[in-house]
Amino acid sequence: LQKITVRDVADHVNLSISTVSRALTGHPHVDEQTRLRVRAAARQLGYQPNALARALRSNQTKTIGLVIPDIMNAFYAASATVLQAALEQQGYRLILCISNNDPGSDARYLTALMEQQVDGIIHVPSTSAGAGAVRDFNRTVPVVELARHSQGGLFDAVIADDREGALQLTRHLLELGHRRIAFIGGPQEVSTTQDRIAGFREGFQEVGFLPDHAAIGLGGYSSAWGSQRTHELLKLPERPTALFATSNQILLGVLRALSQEGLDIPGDISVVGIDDPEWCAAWHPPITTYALPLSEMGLLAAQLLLARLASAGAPFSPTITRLSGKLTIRESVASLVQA
Amino acid sequence: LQKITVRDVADHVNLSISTVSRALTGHPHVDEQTRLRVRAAARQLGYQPNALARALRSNQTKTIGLVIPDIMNAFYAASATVLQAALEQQGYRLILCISNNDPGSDARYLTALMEQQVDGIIHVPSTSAGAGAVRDFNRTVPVVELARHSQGGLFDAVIADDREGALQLTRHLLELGHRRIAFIGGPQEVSTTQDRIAGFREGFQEVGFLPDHAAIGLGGYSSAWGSQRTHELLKLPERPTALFATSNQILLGVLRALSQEGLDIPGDISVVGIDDPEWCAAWHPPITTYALPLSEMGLLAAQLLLARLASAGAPFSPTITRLSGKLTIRESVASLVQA
DNA sequence: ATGAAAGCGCTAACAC
DNA sequence: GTGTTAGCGCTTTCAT
Repeated sequence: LQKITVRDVADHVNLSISTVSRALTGHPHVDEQTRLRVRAAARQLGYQPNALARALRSNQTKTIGLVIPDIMNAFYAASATVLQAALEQQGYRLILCISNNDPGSDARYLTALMEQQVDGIIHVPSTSAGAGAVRDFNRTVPVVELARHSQGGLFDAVIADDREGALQLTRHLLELGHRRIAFIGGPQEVSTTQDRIAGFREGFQEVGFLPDHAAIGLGGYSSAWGSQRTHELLKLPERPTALFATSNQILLGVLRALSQEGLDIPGDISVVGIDDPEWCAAWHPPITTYALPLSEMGLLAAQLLLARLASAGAPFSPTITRLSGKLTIRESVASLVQA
Repeated sequence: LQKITVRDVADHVNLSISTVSRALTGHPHVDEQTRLRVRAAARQLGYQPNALARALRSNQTKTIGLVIPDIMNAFYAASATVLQAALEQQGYRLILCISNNDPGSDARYLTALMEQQVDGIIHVPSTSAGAGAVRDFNRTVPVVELARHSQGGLFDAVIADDREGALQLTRHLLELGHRRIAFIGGPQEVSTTQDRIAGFREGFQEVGFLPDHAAIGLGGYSSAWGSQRTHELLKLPERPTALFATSNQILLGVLRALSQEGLDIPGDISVVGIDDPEWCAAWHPPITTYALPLSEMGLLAAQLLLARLASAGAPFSPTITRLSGKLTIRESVASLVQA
């Protein structure tokens, strides 16, 4: 079981390897007759081009690296799917790396991708401090940040309008008479967390109240954190009337805790969440959320990267694009205003 | 911004490129002093090895291809995470391909991975007919099938004991007095569907009943199918007392439909599911499921692949390993037996 | 312990 | 339209 190379194909049709190469890669100046013969021989011999050799020579791998924090999170899984579809269509492969929200792991993956000679990178940074590792690459290979952006404005970024999302959700809650709203946030270092807090605060400012400071809790992105925080909040003397979960994982933890405590939604307590995975609509009762525009984000990120790829080493100034999502009102919030 | 190569490092320390290569790759016969000098120079110059060139020469890419049908499905997402962790630990990268349950796409990815010279492949086949494409490769690069297995017994496979899972769930339902149980299955061509039907039938045979044939419905793997089928079933003159969802996506569709119809679980109707994503325990009420051992499966698949990798081209006979899951009884099934 | 030289499989100049 | 030649950046004999 020997590896078949261009050499073998060339020998088989009595042509030079360069002609074979041209015929196979669809070069213009090749006799149609010849091309057919070469193709037939290649198929017959079971020739499979070696992508490594090709890439080494032609200086492009047709491969994009994607670094995301967590693939179990429906948000990133959906993004990966969209990205893969969009890039594949242009003949690009995707190497997926899962950083687990660990900056070290993040940086290691970025480096590995560079060594792998990827043509471009889509990156969800683990911390807004920015990946020192990529800093240098950006002029070598294009990088676009997705969902979160790092400080310094060095990279193109496609993100959701998290401030706006949090604001709309907060307004909705306030309009229905809620005042004691507990904000259950993600890790502080991440740009989305900061933006969401800003939106939350802004909502309160609009009506002239300030959120009870103790009600803002920042932690991780896990459902465990959502669950733990919910249990804490329920023990408070003045229990919040509404819980604001800032990621789908956190929301899951909140719901689990509420289920454990036997509390009714929205009878006993109201719940809203940022991001709208499929189960939110299926829940009993359906959960009110701010749906993030993940398809659009993925698509746009892919297009942006492709554009940078096309315009080679042309200088550019990084743009950051904010896409708005959609407030999706369902049945998880009670009205506290007297009729 | 010029690419730094071994050549540059060599020039910088006045050594030959072969010595630099040896020093960097940790070859034994290199002077410690020299090694240090080389490493320092490499770091200083910002040298990054070209993985392509290395792989081309050394004939191994340290890369594993993973082909899965759907990453939005919590089951595969979890598998991918486990696999990535296990393989990374051994210095392997993962290229992720999403086949969308399309055999054509499946085959194309497999081919692409081969051209990419991956060292091994982990494959969730889209159809039990088996991927013709890989058939030939298997002697070239090791392939292990995950979750589903294809016919012909050509490949190593690590799968869940789906028959057993369906059997336990069916027994549980039967013991609680259910007789009209609707089985909402996935696509017929897939090995897991076949195994799950077998388990379902076996359960009924044990008690001497046969399932109402009309109650077995086979469709896709989407939540849309689960939802649609549920609506159909509810219109039946003799409505089933329990719904058996055979994947987490289907379960989601079932739950959404039930929520829309305003039916209470388990008061009006009982529900069980195969596979136990995080939201099942958080649901209100918590859903009874058969939890698939996905961590173990992923881990075992990785180990098996690594073992095949280690024993080079040694002949072997493919083994298929079945791992059992765990019946997880919660609160979504009503007892129909008179006290 | 180090160096010189030969490729891995392919594409891209450059000839003709 | 086709062949010849020269590498891409690296590892790896084979010398010394």
